[in-house]
Amino acid sequence: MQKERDFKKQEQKWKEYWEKEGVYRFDPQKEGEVYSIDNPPPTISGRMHIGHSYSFGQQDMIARYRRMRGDNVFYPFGTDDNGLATEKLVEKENNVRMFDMSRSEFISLCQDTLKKIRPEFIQDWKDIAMSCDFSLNYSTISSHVQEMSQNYFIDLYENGRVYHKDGPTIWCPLCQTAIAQAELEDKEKESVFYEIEFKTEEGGLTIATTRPELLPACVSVFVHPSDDRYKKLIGKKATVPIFEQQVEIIADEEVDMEKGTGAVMCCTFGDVTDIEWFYAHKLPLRNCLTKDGKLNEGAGKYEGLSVEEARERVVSDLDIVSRKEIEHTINVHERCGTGVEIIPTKQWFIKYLDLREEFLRLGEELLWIPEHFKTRYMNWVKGLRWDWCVSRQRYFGIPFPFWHCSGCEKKIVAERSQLPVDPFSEKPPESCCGEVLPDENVLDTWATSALTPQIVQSLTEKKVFPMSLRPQAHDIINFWLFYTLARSKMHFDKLPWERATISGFVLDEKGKKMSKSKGNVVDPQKVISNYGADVLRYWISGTKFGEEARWSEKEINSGKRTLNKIWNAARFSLSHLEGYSPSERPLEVEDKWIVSKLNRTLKQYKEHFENYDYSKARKAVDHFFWDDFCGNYIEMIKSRLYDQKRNPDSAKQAMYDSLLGTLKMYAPFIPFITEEIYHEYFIEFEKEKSIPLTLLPKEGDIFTEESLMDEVVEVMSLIRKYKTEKSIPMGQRISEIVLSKEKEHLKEYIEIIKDTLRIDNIRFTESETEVQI
RNA sequence: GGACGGUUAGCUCAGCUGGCUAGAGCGCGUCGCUUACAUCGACGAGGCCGUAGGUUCGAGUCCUACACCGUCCACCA
Repeated sequence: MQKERDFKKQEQKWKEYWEKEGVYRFDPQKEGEVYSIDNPPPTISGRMHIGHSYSFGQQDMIARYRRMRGDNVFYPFGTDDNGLATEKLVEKENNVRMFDMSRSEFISLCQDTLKKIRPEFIQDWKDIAMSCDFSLNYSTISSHVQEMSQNYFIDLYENGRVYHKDGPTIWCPLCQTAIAQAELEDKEKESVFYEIEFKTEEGGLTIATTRPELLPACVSVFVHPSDDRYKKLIGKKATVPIFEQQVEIIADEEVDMEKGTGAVMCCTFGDVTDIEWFYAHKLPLRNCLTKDGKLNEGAGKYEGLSVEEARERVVSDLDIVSRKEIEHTINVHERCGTGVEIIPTKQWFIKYLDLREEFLRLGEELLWIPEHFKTRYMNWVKGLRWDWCVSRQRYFGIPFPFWHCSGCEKKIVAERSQLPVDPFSEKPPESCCGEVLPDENVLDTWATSALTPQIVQSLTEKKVFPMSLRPQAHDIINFWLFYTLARSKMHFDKLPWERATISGFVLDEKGKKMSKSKGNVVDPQKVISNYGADVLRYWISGTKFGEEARWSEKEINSGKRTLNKIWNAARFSLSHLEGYSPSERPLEVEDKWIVSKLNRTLKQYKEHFENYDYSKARKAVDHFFWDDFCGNYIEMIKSRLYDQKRNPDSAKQAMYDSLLGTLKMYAPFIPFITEEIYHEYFIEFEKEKSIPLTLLPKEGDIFTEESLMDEVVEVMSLIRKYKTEKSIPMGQRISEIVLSKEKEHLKEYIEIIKDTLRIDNIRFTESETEVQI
């Protein structure tokens, strides 16, 4: 038996063992209720960060618990490896730019790069002891998934849920692609608020704007209908300075009279309000921007300038009425931080705004943990204003299975048997009046990752859909959770899962968000190599779903201490259990007491886990193990074990049950050390090749004399206190203790107290003093 | 502007449907190397439970305002 614990060696050993033995392999034949987990496929865009280890660790504890309660756990593992995030990584890794390469070149570079980094990427998840079946593996760019994604998209197309339309699109000029509403982020930016005068028949009209370079795209001026300053101008024309176009002055309630001058120009398109006005007032379209964020021919002499340059030039060419420095928030693309523009382009949309009520109903039906995240989902759905723009003007993604006829603009859909199809390299199934050209777009990655329940269902014969659980972090409720639910509604008219658990974020020691630029990032890889994955997981198990966790080196330490305690308690127990075979036997009172405590703990533990409160479950075990078992019980039985008196086998049996129960209850949290100890002794009697494959013990009855023994424990604590107060070392023998007569009902347990605390004699007295020598 | 969460010992948090003389761990102080463990053990100090009202025999616990912190959504001309 080893004395010292080398966690690095041990963790390595068990990772290999689990893999070799297929411990976490899904067995469709296994009995037990199927518990299927829609495990988030992490985006290959770097290595696993601490937030990943946190949320994946949390869900893994649930998975491990479900397995040990007897469920047949279906727990696949996928990677999301297409789309912008992966493209950015490939650009960085290879020091290239996508737009400098041909489409096919870039795609094969992506494939090659992924091949190289994917195994190492997945290894991070194995290192935190995710108990997934890694052979149930999928990649969202694999041809199998491409085929599925295209198939489901064609389904939507055939059901009239897909349209291809020209219209204002949220556009990232850096990534040069359309993006969805959900991909926007706010950013504070310094800016200048300019007041510019337009000419009208009635004289000057001053408008206020932060974007004077958009003057060439100005199509109207808006004022509030009840604004006395401008009432007389409503319906009249105004002339845009420099560009000289005549635009109508229109009234609209949306205008804020307090802001700027109370008159605002509408450009197609400056912002979301402009789009609303564009549709509501049937305004003309006058685009002045190109796809890479420069001014186009519509901007006359400013053509070719970037937005910033043009702004400067326009401002110097104008008579500015006034300027004011302001801070305001702009919408940026969350992937790159670039300010977005709205430009008219042709895009693919999935029509779903009409299903909002249904999405709300399903959101209500889903079980949320914690519950309050439902509200966030509901608010998001209520606030939806755009259909889902699913086309991206990028290379590395799943192509749209379509061609377009240059003559009549007819869309030609790929045959199902052709899928997966890349319209660039394959022929369309039919010809048309004009040249038939491939659709150049790729699908939004969320359109594919929204199909993970279907993807993982395709990996097994066993019915796993609708799934039991969707675990994920709160930042993608509006993306992944919502989109998956939306697709499930559209394709199957039902919820994709029964329940969703939502994880919070990990903050730094000061409670701030971690970010590379702030340099306050904690690497899970480092934590694992310093302390081991068990310690990391122990820390993770200290907070609940939905809660933010503040990183703390001190808290990490308490995990270290707990593991050490477990290790040492096992050293003691196993040294006495050597040669002992468990069996049913009548127990002594203190042995019944600890088993009773164990049963109580098991009951609480299961209740907490059934409520998805793993952290309370863990605390229940902590209390049992540290206080009841180590603090009291082991001390109580030492003399019996060392001196072979008063039925030591009874003590061994209780110790067997307590330690094994403890290990099993700890196993979902700290799989390595529990496995190590299990293999040292218990495996011989438990038979299962790995502790995660064993079942949690059934909790037995609460011992009727438990509370009397609790009193005995209290008396011992009083005697310890007395010794402390008198500065008597704990190990020193005491010849006599005198207890108050009130404790006389405990006298049949007096031997336990005497043996545990090394007291020669205990007698009772009428006096009020509870303890005296 | 709307919504959601949080505010309890120096720190991190427990306190369910109201009964608490308010708990735990860490940290702190004193003592102790007692044959599993000093990564330990024993004992102790430390809180008017964000503020102000209200309901109640009784309120961290329920209600109403407000404040501060965090997050999401909207606005952002």
